[in-house]
Amino acid sequence: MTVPPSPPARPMRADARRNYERLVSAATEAFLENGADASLDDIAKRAGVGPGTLYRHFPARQNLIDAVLDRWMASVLTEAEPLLEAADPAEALAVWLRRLVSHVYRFRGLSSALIPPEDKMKGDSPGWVLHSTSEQLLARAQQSGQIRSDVVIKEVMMLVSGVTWACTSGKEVDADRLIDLIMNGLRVRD
Amino acid sequence: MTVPPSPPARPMRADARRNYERLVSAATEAFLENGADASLDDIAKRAGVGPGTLYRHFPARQNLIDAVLDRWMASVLTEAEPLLEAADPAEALAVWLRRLVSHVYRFRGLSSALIPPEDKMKGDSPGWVLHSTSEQLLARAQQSGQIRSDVVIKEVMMLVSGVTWACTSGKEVDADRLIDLIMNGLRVRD
DNA sequence: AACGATACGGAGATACTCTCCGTTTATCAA
DNA sequence: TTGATAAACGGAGAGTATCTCCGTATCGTT
Repeated sequence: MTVPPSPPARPMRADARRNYERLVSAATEAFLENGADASLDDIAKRAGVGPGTLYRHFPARQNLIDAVLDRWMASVLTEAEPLLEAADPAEALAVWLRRLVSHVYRFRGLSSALIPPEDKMKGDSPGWVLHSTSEQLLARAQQSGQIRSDVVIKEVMMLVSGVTWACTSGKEVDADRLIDLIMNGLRVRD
Repeated sequence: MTVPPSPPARPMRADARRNYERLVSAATEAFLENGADASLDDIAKRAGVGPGTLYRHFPARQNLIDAVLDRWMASVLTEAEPLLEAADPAEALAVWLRRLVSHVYRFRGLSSALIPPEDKMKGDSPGWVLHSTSEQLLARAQQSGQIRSDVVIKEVMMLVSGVTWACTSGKEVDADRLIDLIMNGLRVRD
């Protein structure tokens, strides 16, 4: 028995789409200013919509966070393109990791954005694309013989997300230095 | 002009001390169950005191967190003693770092406990003692020639606190593996 | 036991999250 | 253009947390 295709989703109305965009913009601004626990009422006010509207579009805070992160990830992925062809694959990986840290820590409370998604979430979501892009950069460095072959991207990203978190701890952190130390641990020993 | 010594602090009344102890115990339990953002009203109820009493003893949530962590640090420091005399100083450092991670991540939201205190906070507070103990273990491994001499304890502890944070992210994390990778980055290259 | 100082409990103010219902707006067909 | 319908709206108010403050209780000293 073949499952019939579900009917095409009714498109969002123009006013709803407009409000959705406003909310994502307002949330980006509020998260940058006050971190991921910024008041949702404040975000609704910034967007010029009622609280009910915010919750209708984003039933929980995490949905709003996801929307903001999707935008961010889509933009940061463009920075990976040239690195995928760099002459020094290990250095390209290091540059990429430093880039990720410098972007994510601007959003206090969103360090978990770098934690790899579950395998079941494969698809073309920006989070997954960022994960697989990082994986490509690691694989390339491994194939060049510079990075240990026993390292998997998941653990690298865990370490890196920890660094982004440390950067938001309120203490002064030399993120580049921490990434260097991590990279040193990934390099093949002569 | 010499500043006169301040008069000795009046000792806390018996009932106040009793309530303080109750609050710290209740907070420990609540933080273990629900993380560092457990409801303060719930903690007051658990301790059998009114909300006003909780705030009198602990004006902000961080004060309560500090009290809980002081207790914890005092107990975990006893585990460092034998490590300070271990035959393999690098392995002793690794064991110590793994111990710290396994202890801290039980308190969701308290990963920042491992971030080194500011220099101006030198003293015999447990936080500072933990910091200087870690420094001793690092110095010992450096003197043995196993660990790079350019590494400072602050950056190590930043990395480790990031790992403890990752452990509380809700995703499965092999903390020992991450510590191994970090240690590998600290080791002298042949 | 009396007195003064310390410490108390918890009602209520405040600020947030979240729901829900009457109203408004957008879209489509005639 | 008009009218009908469904989508989407705003925001009052319920619920829950943090935090303050004042009348009352308790402790410690004489």
